[in-house]
Amino acid sequence: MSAGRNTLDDVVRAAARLFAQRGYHGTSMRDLGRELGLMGSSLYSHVGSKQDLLVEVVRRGAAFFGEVVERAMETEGDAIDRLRALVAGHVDVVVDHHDEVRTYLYEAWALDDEHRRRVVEARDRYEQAFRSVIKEGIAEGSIRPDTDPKLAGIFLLSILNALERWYREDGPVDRSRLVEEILRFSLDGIAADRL
Amino acid sequence: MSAGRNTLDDVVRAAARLFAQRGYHGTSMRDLGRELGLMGSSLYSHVGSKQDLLVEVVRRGAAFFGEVVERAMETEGDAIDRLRALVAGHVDVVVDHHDEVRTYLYEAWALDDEHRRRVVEARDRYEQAFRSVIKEGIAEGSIRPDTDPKLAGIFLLSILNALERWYREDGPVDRSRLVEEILRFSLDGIAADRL
DNA sequence: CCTACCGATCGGTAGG
DNA sequence: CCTACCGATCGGTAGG
Repeated sequence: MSAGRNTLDDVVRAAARLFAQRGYHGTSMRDLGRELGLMGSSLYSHVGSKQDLLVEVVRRGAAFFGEVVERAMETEGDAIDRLRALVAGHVDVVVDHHDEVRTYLYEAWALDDEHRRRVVEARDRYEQAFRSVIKEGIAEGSIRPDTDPKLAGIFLLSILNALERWYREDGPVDRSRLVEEILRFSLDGIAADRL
Repeated sequence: MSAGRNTLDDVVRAAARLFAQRGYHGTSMRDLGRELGLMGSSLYSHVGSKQDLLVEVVRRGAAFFGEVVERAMETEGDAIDRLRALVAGHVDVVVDHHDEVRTYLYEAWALDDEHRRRVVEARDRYEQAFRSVIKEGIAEGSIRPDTDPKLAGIFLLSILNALERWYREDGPVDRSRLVEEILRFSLDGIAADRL
């Protein structure tokens, strides 16, 4: 839509958009060319293959989440503060980089074995961060000692990853309220206090 | 793998398996034929088109969840009992009909407009069931009155829908414990009691 | 970034 | 359920 030639970054962003919308196998190089106003074959002056594009989009998605963990782990305070930083950071990434996140979450299976393996590793590390913060919380007494850190981590991550499917910032819930609602649900649950 | 000719049901089940594994656009009719031990073109004596297969797999997935709501709503007792029935029923469907569920959740976007519209409606009705049980719980005093039924319903459903991605029944957590862990997380949260 | 093209594969049909 | 095939589209290349 803008004037002049497309940069590699334009191509990768458009690929993220289409991969997120119709999936990797549902997107052809000619579709992507149309999106950028050029012939499908012209894309090969920017990129070596369609698979390379998927690799790069997924790499960007993974990198955003990697930064979330880094920043959250540096957060001063107790485990709940770090948990809040993880949740807030995750929400920011999902909202600000929706297409890369969606491709990272749902199209990584279309990668070759080696790249897919790396994605699985990155996800494990990410899950591990949630798990260790929960363990920290148990140790310091802010989280219930009978909590299963693995299950609790998966449940919280399930809520966070699903945001991409329904949350839109122009809706009735703003970002900071969303973060508090997720923390409230996960920390306190929805049951009335049982006396 | 079994002797004799394939039935329509065999074809639909194999389609569910491949659609779940590689996606609708990642599965060719020849792939599906290979899975069943016949030529891709022979599938057209069982089915009118590839799209028809997707429609049928998705329809089955939707039907399983429809039955969960029906049974749960007939459950005697209070709102928490009905919520437990929804969670247990959902877990059963995900475990027992994994491929149909996965296709229903992640490949329905590849349907034509009319069928996709119906899927969106079915999902809305399903979400609505969770929401009304939560409202019931608020009215009867078992669920905290400041709970947002819409958000809480989405959060719980996020946990349930994500099960398909990680839960395997041959792992360390059995079905009934999984149900109790999900209910515990959602109802009580993981925070230590704040005095 | 385009034109002109390649072999492979796609969903699907005709006829048996 | 198979053989033989159809036109369309796929990812990608050569040469400019």
